[in-house]
Amino acid sequence: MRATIKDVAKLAGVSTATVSNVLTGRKNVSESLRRRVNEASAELDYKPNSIARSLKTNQSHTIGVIVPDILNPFFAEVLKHIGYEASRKDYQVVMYESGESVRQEKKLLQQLVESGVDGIIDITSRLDREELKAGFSVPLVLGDRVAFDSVGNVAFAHTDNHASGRIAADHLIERGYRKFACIAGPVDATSAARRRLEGFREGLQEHGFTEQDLLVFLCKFSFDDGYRMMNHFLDIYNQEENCAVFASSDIMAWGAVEACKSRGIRIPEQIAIIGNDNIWCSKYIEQGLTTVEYPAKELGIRTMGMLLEALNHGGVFREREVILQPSLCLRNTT
Amino acid sequence: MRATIKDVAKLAGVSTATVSNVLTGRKNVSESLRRRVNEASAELDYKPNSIARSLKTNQSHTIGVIVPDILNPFFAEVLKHIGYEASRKDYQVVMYESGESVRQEKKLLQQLVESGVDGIIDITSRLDREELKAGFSVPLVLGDRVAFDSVGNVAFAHTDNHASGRIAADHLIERGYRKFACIAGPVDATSAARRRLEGFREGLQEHGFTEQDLLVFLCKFSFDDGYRMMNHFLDIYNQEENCAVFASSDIMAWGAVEACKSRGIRIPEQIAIIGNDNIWCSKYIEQGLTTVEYPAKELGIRTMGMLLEALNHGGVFREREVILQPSLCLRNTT
DNA sequence: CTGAAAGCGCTAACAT
DNA sequence: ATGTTAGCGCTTTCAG
Repeated sequence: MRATIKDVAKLAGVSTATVSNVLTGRKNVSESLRRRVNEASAELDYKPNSIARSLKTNQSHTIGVIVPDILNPFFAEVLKHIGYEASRKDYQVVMYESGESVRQEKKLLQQLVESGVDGIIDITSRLDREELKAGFSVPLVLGDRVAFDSVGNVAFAHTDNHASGRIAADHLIERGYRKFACIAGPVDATSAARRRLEGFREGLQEHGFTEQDLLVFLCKFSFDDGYRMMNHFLDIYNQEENCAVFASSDIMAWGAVEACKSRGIRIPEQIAIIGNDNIWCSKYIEQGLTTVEYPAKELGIRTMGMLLEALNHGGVFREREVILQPSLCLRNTT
Repeated sequence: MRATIKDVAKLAGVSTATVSNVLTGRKNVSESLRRRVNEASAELDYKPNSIARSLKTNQSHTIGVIVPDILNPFFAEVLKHIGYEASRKDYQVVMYESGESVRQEKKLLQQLVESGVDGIIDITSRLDREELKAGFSVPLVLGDRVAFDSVGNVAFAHTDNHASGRIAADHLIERGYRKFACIAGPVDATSAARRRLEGFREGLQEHGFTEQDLLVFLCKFSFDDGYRMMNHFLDIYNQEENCAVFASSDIMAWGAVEACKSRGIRIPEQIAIIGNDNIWCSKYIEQGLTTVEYPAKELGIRTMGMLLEALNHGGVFREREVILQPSLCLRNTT
C-alpha cells in the first residue's frame, strides 16, 4: 500500500497539516521541521494522492481535447503541441475523437465536464451560437472555429480562414487559371470550411469571375472524400479549359491528387490543385503540393495558452479571440 | 453549484446510501424508493462526482497510453483504436508521447502511476527486462515489444517481427535482388526493430547471402532519418547491382523513397524499397509502397482488451502474450 | 430493505 | 509556526 500523508506525519512526528504545508509550499514552515518532513517522505517514497487532492481542491489538472480525426496529420500536429504545452504546465490531457459528428461532439463535451476536467479545447467545433450562448461550466476554447459575440467562459483561436480562401483565389488567378472548382468540406457544419469557401468565392468575384466559373463540392474533411469529389468533378469536366481546384484541407487535396493520378491526369498541366493546411507531408505529395499554410503548431500552443491563462484566473479569459494569419506555400501542383 | 448526492437524498427523502444504491445498482432497493430517487436526481440534473467516487473506490477509470510519436500514422492508428475500445468500456485515455526517449518514457510511466491511472499501455517500450522485473504497481501492457519471461502484472502484445523480416527477405530474393540494405531503426533500443533486422538477416543467410551482401543503417523511426540514411547509402552505392532496401517502418521507407526521388533515382528500376507497417497512406507513396503489413488496428484492440481483462480481474492477466501475424502487402516499389 | 456513520487522502480554516 | 479538525462527495459496512 502506498504511503499516505498520515504515515509521513507520524514518522516525522508532526501533524498532517505541516506535511501538507511543506509539500505544497503554501505556508512557512521552520527549517528543522521542513527537513524532517522531507526526510520522512523520502524514506517512505511518499507521493501525494492526486485524486484526493483533486477532490479537496476541486481541480483535476486535467484538460479534455476533442479533435475530429487523429489520423489527419493536421489534427495530430495540433494535438501534439497541445500535449507539449500541457506537459510543461503539469496538466494531463484526455483525448477524444468526434469523427466529424455533432452528436458525438456534444456527448463528449458533456462526458468531459462530468468527468471533472478543468477545461476543454475543442477543435473545429460544430456547435452553433445558441448552444454556446448559455456559457459553459468549465472554460472552453474553440480552435479553428469562427468566433461570435462571445459570452461566458468560451474563447476562440483560429486562422483567418476567409483570408485563406482569398490567398488561394488570388494565386490561382495570377497563375492564369480561368475555371475553378472547390472541394469545400463540410461547409454547412463547420465555419472553417464555410469561411474558406466564402473567401475563395469573393476572391474570384473581385476579379470578375462569376458563379458560372466555380463548381463547389461539399463533403467531409477526409482523404476519401477528396478522392471521391475529384472523381465526380472529373466525370463532368471537359478538359478544354485552364482549370484549377481548391481543396480546403490538404488531406482532401491529397485525395484529389490521387484521383487524378489514377486517371492519368497530369498535375498541374491538365489540372491544378491547391490545398490548405500545409501538413508535414504536403511537401511530398506529387512533388510538392501548393497549399495555404495554416499554422497548426501555433494553434495548438495558443489554444492551450489561452486555456491555462483562464484556469489561472478564475476561469475568465483575458483574450477572447486569437486570429492567426495564413500564407501561401508555393510548390508544384499549380 | 452542481447537485450532490446529499441534495438528491434530501429531495427524495431518503438516505444518501439509498441514492448510492439505486445509482450504482449494486443493491436491491424497493420499487417505490427507486422511483423517487430517480425523479429527484433527474430534477436536480444530478451527475455523480467521479473524482469523489474514484477516491472512495480507488479506481479512476482512466488508462494511460504512451506512444513515441503521434504524427506517425502507425501510432496514430493504434491510438485511435485504443480510444475506441476505451470509450466502449467507459474508460478515459490520457495520452503521452515519449519521443523515442527512454528517459522520457520512464518519467511518463512514473507520472502516470502517480496520477492514479488504473492501467497503462506502452507502445514500443524501451525498458529492459530488469526494469520490469520487479513488476509494476498497475497493470501494464507493452505493445510492439518482444516479451520475456513475464513477471507480475505486465503483459505483451506484438506482431511477430522476426517473421516480418523474413517475409521482406523472402520477397526481395524471389524478386531477384542480390544486394541489400536495411534501414533498421533503433535496433539497440527497441526489440521490434531488432527482431525485424534479425529476421531479415536470417532470411538472407538461408538463401546463401552473407554479411557482404547487406548494409545496415541504424537510426530513429522517423521520416527524416529514413531520408538521411537513404542518402548515406546512395552516396556509397554504385549502381551496378540489383539492389533492394528494407526499411523497417513505412515512415522511414517513405523518407527513403523521397531521398531517391530527389536524386532522380527510379524505383524499383534502379533500386527497390520495401517498408513495414502498411500505414494508410502507403498505398499512395510512389504509386504504392510494397510493405509488410503490421495489423495496427488489431494491436490497439488487443492491447486495450488485455488491459481491460486484467482490470476486471484484480489486476491479473489471463493472457500474458498475444502475437499477431504479419503478411506481405505487394505493391509497386519492389 | 433502509439508514447512520465511518472514512478514502488530502487541504484549509481556525485555534493555539 | 504548528496542530486540530472539519469536510470535499462518495461508497460501504453494520445495525435496525
